[in-house]
Amino acid sequence: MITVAEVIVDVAAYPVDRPFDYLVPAEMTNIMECGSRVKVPFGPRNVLGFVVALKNDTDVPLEKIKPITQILDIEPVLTGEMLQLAKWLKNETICYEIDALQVMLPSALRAKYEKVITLQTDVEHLPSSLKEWFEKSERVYLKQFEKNNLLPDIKKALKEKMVSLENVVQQKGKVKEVRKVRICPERETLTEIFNNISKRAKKQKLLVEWMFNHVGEIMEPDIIYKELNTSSQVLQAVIELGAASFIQQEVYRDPFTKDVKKTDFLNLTDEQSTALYKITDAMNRKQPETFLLHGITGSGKTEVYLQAIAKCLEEGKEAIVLVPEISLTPQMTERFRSRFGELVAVMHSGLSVGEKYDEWRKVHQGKVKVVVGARSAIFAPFENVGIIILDEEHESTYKQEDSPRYHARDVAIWRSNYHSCPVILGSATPSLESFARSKKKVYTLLTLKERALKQSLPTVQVVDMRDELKQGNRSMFSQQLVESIRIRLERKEQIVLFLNRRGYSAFVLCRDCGTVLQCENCDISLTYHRSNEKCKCHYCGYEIHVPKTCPQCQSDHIRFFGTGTQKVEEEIAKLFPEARVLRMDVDTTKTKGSHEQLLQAFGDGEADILLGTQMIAKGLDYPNITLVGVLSADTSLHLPDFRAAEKTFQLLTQVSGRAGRHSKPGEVVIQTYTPEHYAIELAKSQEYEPFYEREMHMRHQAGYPPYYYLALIQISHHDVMMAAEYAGKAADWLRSKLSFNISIIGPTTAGISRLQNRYRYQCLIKYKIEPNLIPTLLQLIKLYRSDWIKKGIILTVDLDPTMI
DNA sequence: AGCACGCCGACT
DNA sequence: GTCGGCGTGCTC
Repeated sequence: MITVAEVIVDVAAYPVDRPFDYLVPAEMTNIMECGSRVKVPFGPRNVLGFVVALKNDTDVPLEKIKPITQILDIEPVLTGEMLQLAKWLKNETICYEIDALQVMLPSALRAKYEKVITLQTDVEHLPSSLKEWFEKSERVYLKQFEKNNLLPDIKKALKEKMVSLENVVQQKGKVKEVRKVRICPERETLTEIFNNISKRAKKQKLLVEWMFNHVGEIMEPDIIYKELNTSSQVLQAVIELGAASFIQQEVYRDPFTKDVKKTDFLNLTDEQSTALYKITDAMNRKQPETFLLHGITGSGKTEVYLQAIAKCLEEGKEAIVLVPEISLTPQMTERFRSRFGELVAVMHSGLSVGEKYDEWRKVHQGKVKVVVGARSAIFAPFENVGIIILDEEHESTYKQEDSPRYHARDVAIWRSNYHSCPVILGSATPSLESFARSKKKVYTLLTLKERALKQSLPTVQVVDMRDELKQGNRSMFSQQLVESIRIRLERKEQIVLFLNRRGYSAFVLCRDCGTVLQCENCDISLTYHRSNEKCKCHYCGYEIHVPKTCPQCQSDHIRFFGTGTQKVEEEIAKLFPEARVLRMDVDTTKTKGSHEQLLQAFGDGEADILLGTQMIAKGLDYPNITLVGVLSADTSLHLPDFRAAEKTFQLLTQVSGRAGRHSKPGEVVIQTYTPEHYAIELAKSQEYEPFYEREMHMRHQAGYPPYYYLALIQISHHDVMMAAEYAGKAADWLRSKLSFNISIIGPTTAGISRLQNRYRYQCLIKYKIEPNLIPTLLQLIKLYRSDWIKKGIILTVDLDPTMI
């Protein structure tokens, strides 16, 4: 009987986006499992692949089928659930199956491909230029020759068959190992050794004697040295006698810097208890149910999560908690670690590749029961999930912007169906989609209307900056805000100033002609980097030195404009010279951990004012903050995005929630040029539902989600005319295939009209129910792949885009 | 995708 | 004559 494995190979391309059959060699049959990574020959090269099925026959002719070269995992890295989920993701988001599989694993498990040159003859026969390279080893990375401009020589040698070229597959990440000492498990052996040690070797005798009390134990050498005040020479000698041995042991890199104190449950309010009861009830009934936990800021959503997780752990199940990347601050993770201790793994982008790998392995090996992480943690390889939580469910970071373009919320609901467990979507300002679904009883709505400590909500004042201007105040601070800041400074209370600014990166502007330095390849302003006096494009990496004169008009009045935070900082210094200000922006939070350090410093009262952009809007919870100032609420309101009002409302509500969370009452001052806008008016009264009704009305009229679904088709080409022409073709094609109640908008130029020298056009499809949509899009993609791709067109499809 | 094979023009 | 340009086609 033969064993054949279906393998998805690590090549992201349409023609190979299907399983390939490989022979499983006899010696591998008993360890081969679905979900393992394997090394396989594919055409002329070696690639990594995932085993997605095993069978005993094949349609592939025997002369074509090749054997698997190697298994890379003893334990499969993907469960059956994940293999199913990958297929679903592939259909749901239109991506390659390999992309769907890779996104579930830490990048350490991805393959690294290297080309290696192997010597095939005696070194002496080589041309002199190559000889030195092969003196130490017969195998040398091709990279080495590339670096030293020896590619022509290698090419020649290859032709003459003096060397050969091979593609090797390596794993990126390594398991970290440390050397430990294992003490001999047999007393008799130790006694014998002890008796044989010469009387002069006192330290050795002492050490072996001590080992009697630690028979069979594994410990770090350093501990032994300290315990017995001895050295490595002594240990070495004893090991040579056989009393112990060195072993390599796997360890986890520890991303947690400090220990946390254990905390206990807090008492729940009636509202919290009711919510918790409904969730645990669903867990008991083993029902896949989605809850929308709508709780105002400070209403104690996290405590509900924590107690629901505790219940889940009691049942012997596991929990997944997602939080937006930006609020994955120590404040948040510590709350979980202090409640569940070593049972928690944390996954976010701040960790190194190795650290992420280790956190993932803790989950994979069943060492932890709770995962707290950003978007991709939704793929935590638990096999018995009892609850899934998405905190701040409205956040756009839950949608991945590149392939596979999945939404963590959809994956969460898929997994909840698989495991028959509840999902909790928590937010003070739910996305319209989710709230609408809760109204239609698709989700179960749980509401927390009061703050857990019964504090009143902060008072919110909206200041019309046009009036300020009329009164001759041209600064960024209204009189109202200046007065409020002055009072806090006197009372020694803390202030958070929030600069809601789009494109908050620094740029370079000519003050004579108004030119802003632009990228050569993209339709984007260059970002100024103070550290090396360079301007960089954040989309393609293009970089230039800051010019002395304007490239347009040669004027030397060229000046860089900061994040805005620097300018605000200067103004504060003028108005309140005594105030201690902490500025938090891309400049001050570049290095690892600086974000945490700044927050810690602020929490410890080392500054009076915290000044920053988006990143300070979340998770900030310090008792002494009593004033929040929003310097300009308008910028996010005027973005060309149908979610602009929703985002502004969410942001304002979010930042307002930072004030007066504890005993001291809070105040919020919002400065704006459009106080009459409903997003700002309703943020002032801090009521979600009136905003929801109003915004739903707008969406209904404009034909946007949640009334309609969206799909975005993007087409790009090096040549403007080609891009425009084919975008038009795509739109016409879709119009001819899809029914009349679907509206297709465009083609129009994309938000960033040129990226990496490609001109970008897009079409927006709005639809209600269209079972034909995905098949039609697949047909379009087929057309594109068979024909358009040759002409240099690139077409992408984003189902349910968040940004347009 | 990435690599081999294959068929045409410009160089030692 | 050969080197190398990129069109075509395949990968178990």
